[in-house]
Amino acid sequence: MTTESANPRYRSERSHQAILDAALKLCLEQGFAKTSVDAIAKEAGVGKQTIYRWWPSKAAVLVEAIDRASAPSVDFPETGDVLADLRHHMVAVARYFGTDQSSTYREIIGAAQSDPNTAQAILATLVGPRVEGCRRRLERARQQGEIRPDAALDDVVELLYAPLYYRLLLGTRPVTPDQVETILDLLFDGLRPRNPTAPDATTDA
Amino acid sequence: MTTESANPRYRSERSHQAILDAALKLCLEQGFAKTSVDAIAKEAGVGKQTIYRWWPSKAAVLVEAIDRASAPSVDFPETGDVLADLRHHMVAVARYFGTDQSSTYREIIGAAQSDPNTAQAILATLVGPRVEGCRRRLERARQQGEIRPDAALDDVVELLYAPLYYRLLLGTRPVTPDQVETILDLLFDGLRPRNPTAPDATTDA
Amino acid sequence: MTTESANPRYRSERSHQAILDAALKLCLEQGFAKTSVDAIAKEAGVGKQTIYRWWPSKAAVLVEAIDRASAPSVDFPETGDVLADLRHHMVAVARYFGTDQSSTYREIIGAAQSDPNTAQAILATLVGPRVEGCRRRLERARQQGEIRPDAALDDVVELLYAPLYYRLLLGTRPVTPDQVETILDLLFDGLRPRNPTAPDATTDA
Amino acid sequence: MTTESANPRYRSERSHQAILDAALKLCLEQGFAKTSVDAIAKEAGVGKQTIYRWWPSKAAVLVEAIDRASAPSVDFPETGDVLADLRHHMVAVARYFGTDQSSTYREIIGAAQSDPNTAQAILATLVGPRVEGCRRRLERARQQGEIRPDAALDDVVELLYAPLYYRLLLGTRPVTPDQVETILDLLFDGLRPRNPTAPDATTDA
DNA sequence: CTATAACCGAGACGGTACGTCTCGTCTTCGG
DNA sequence: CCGAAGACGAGACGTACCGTCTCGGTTATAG
Repeated sequence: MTTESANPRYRSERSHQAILDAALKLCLEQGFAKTSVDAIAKEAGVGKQTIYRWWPSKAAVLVEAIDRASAPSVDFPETGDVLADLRHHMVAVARYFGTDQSSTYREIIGAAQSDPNTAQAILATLVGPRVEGCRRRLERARQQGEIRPDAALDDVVELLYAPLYYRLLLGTRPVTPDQVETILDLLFDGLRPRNPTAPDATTDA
Repeated sequence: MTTESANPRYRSERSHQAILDAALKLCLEQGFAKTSVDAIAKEAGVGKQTIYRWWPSKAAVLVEAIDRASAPSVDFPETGDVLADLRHHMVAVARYFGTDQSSTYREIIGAAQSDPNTAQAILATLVGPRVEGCRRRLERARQQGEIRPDAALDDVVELLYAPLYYRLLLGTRPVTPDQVETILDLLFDGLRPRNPTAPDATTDA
Repeated sequence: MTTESANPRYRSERSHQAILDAALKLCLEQGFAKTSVDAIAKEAGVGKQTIYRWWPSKAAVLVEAIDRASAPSVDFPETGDVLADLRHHMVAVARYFGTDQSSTYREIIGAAQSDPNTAQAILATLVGPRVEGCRRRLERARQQGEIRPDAALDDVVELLYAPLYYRLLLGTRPVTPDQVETILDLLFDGLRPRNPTAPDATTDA
Repeated sequence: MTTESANPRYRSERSHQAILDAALKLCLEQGFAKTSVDAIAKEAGVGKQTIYRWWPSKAAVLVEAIDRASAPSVDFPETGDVLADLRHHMVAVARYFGTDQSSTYREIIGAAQSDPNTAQAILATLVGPRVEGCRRRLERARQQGEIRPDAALDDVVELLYAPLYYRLLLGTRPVTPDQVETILDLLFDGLRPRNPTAPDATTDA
């Protein structure tokens, strides 16, 4: 795993799993902030040092735990219809963001604001692979003329997922699958008034 | 102020200001996480209890301090050209997000992930008024046919600002004024291939 | 009163009494140590400043309150029989030391160990007058040949009352009227074996 | 030690000693009341928690520290002359009570007035053993006919030491070796007028 | 088949910050 | 213009965690 810092020559797999499980469980029950390393160690039936041996911080433990729990969602579908594929993946993300478990993810991102190492771990382990999957799918879409050829793909990825993170992290509204429709609609069709009516319309059509 | 929790039957204005100043200063110097309430009190020449009397937490102090420091930026310009007005305001935000000072804002949003009260304060005091200003500007733009009449304005606001927050909070790339151009371009013109000069359009359709 | 520090020109007698009453009541209920000046002020329906205006400390308030409550016990009886008079007075003291109320007295003496002003107030207000009364009674007893003419009276007073304070302050055993008998017996008759039996007796007699 | 509250599975002996030393030193310099637990920890180069782990209060630390410093004085001499032995031990106590260091002892006894646990610790650790030594010496004296056979020894011990504590705690006069002479003289010979040269005795009887 | 090196649990350690409490002074305002 | 109410600067309190260190005891490869 990316967040490990030592060579796991003698590492006890039993302890390893127990720690990840305990960490997730406690965070779900009482939140990340109120979950101390001592508590995780106690819950996992493990010495505190065993945690510090393999992870640099509480947050790193949870990055790995979340990664393990959500690993399958990395894959990006490919049906030939980019809109459908994006919708499929984004709805999955939106559903997760609407879950109780997402608050652990939320809190880790929060912690990362004051801890560059955690920020780095989140980016590399959780965000990176998914962004990359999306980017690759968009690349193929661009090759097939489904989207503007001049679009900078990294920016497009941002525009797609940023609104989900915005709601998650600012707590303005709950994240729902509906939001995905709105995003895709606005982003694909643009914000300008549509053809029918005005003179522009004729040029456009 | 929105973040105060008690009825200020009489409070020392001198202490009030000193606390806000000290909090901002220390956060700039050493970060929000490493700034203790004791340190703020010491720096402000104030008893710790005086801070706890008027604010529920360190974060609440900084919400008010940031609000006071950035109050002028609430206003939304109105030139008649919605794209120009949005660009103007968003560039200002992007510039701020690129500043050293933004890391205090970043960290407070981080802290809010584990503290609903802080989240609420940020929303009500810092985000709310600005979002509302933007929404009103968009409303006028819609009335004047500058944007799609069916656009849900809250969603549009999200799409505009979310990418800035995304970079700020996930730390993928620095926030720059350039990003604003990209956002406005993609969002206004849409992601679909453009039709203008015939041939592609036909191929596409 | 000896413990007052200001000229009571405008002093409100109602507040004065209310403070003493409140102080005694709270100390009885929860002990001197847990009784704060704020609490006394609240209980007495008085501003905190009013307490500090007339007394230098919480302890000073209670010295006066206890003095007021126990003032009558200053007088020393005079029946002509010094042993009876001492017994009478000492039994009264012993009874008081066995009371719930004595723990307030106990705690004030405790506080005085770290506060010379309080020590001084206790001595001058509470202990002094009673010791003086006892000393005068002993003086008359000495004149009438009831006690050794060479006895240093201050030392005798000490020997009489010290054992009561010893039990009160060290908490070895409860103070009871019985103790008074023991003290008087041992002190008046001395510790040496009594005449009847041995050869010593003849020398002695 | 009697004042410890936890099972020392393993405790740092270095820290243990450093804490006792620091506590004694600071109390000597600035008094028990003005000596905070933080200050002791700082002075000892120790975490505050380490103090709270092994002692229930600041006072308990000092009970142990004083005990350690004065442990040798527990033994009671035995020369065959009870008066000489008592004088020897009591003079030692009186000298200690006249020392600067005694004010720490004074203040702890003061603190014990509001804290039963401390009172208990003082009794068990400091007072108890010495009282018991004295009692045993008196017991032997009684067997050898040096003192009245009907004397209740606990009461005699009280009468001997109480006057020293009386002066120490009420601060009436300083405790000096002279006081010991007075106590022994009055207590052994009694307060009644002496009969030696006949006439008075008859008058008296 | 040791032995030796790294693991493991438990938890004490030096620290830092927390949020609360009380102190004794200072400020405001109503009667 | 006094007094109730309570805000103020100050600082100790006892608790919670942090991340490191110190224990014995238990694997589990390497000789």
